[in-house]
Amino acid sequence: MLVNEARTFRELCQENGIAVTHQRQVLYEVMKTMHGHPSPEEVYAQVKKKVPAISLATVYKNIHLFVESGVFREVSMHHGSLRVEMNDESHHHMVCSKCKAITDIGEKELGLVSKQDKLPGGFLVERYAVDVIGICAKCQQA
Amino acid sequence: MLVNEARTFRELCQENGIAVTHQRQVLYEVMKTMHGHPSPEEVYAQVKKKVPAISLATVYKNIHLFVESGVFREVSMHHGSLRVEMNDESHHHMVCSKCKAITDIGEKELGLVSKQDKLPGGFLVERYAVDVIGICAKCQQA
DNA sequence: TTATCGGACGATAATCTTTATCGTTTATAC
DNA sequence: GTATAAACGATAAAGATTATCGTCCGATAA
Ligand SMILES: [Mn+2]
Ligand SMILES: [Mn+2]
Ligand SMILES: [Zn+2]
Ligand SMILES: [Zn+2]
Repeated sequence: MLVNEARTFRELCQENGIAVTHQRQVLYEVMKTMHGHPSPEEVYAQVKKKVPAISLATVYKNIHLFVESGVFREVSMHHGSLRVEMNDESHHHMVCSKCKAITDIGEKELGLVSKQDKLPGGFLVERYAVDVIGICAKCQQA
Repeated sequence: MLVNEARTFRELCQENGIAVTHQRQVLYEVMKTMHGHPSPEEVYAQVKKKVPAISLATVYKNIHLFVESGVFREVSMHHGSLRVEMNDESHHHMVCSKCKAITDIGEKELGLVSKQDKLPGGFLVERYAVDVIGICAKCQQA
């Protein structure tokens, strides 16, 4: 149902107060067809087939918009620069989805269970790294 | 025990077949004193106080060496470029520590339990994102 | 339908992070 | 002490992302 899809995307844009542009709509539709965890460059390469004149900057800007709107999600909250872990204790992380702040939380404090060391595909488990995604106290106030 | 610390670091280097240089040793000692999740730039700023002539490239190279040797650990396995999640299902990720390949694993398949939505510091939980760190099948063969 | 206006676009420069290059210096083994 | 390979510092280059800015277009209302 192309018409229905179009209406859905139109509504989606209205909900988020953004214009329904040709580039934005094609980008959305192309992304819907993709699998795995594509990078902006990979998305760009696909969209270019349908809108050859599109700019990489437009792809970045709209992916960010989609992520902010909750239409798509980024694989990792901390994909920025390299960070070194200085906490020797067994622990996991609380990551604020607003300000990206990373706070340690002890393994016991988090209270997860059941670590299998056999996983599909013959994957050999070394350890679990849990990110608790949410809103930190400061960002809840604002 | 400075002498003892020095011997420890010397042994550490010998185990990993790397030379004991002044820069490398100061870098190691400075990092040991740091807390949280510093970036290479932040480490560089600290080390520069003791070895003003050190290069940022040297900091990067040695942090990588330390991480490879298991002396320090990076906070996130996927801190590279932005990746968009295209899998709608509730799932987590298996991340290969050798080749960095990311594979989906269903939430039920992983079989974790207990999601608290109250965490220390008034952190409001949205979701859990689990990275299972390990070695993928391909890298196990090689 | 048309005029208006703010948002969106494309091109590209700029920024930020990380890596590669290369001549010089230094640690290690003999 | 000398030879050799590794490590260093300076800096260019690469890769990813963002900022800038002139132009264009979609949304709104006359
Ligand atoms: Mn930590
Ligand atoms: Mn996934
Ligand atoms: Zn926050
Ligand atoms: Zn692998």
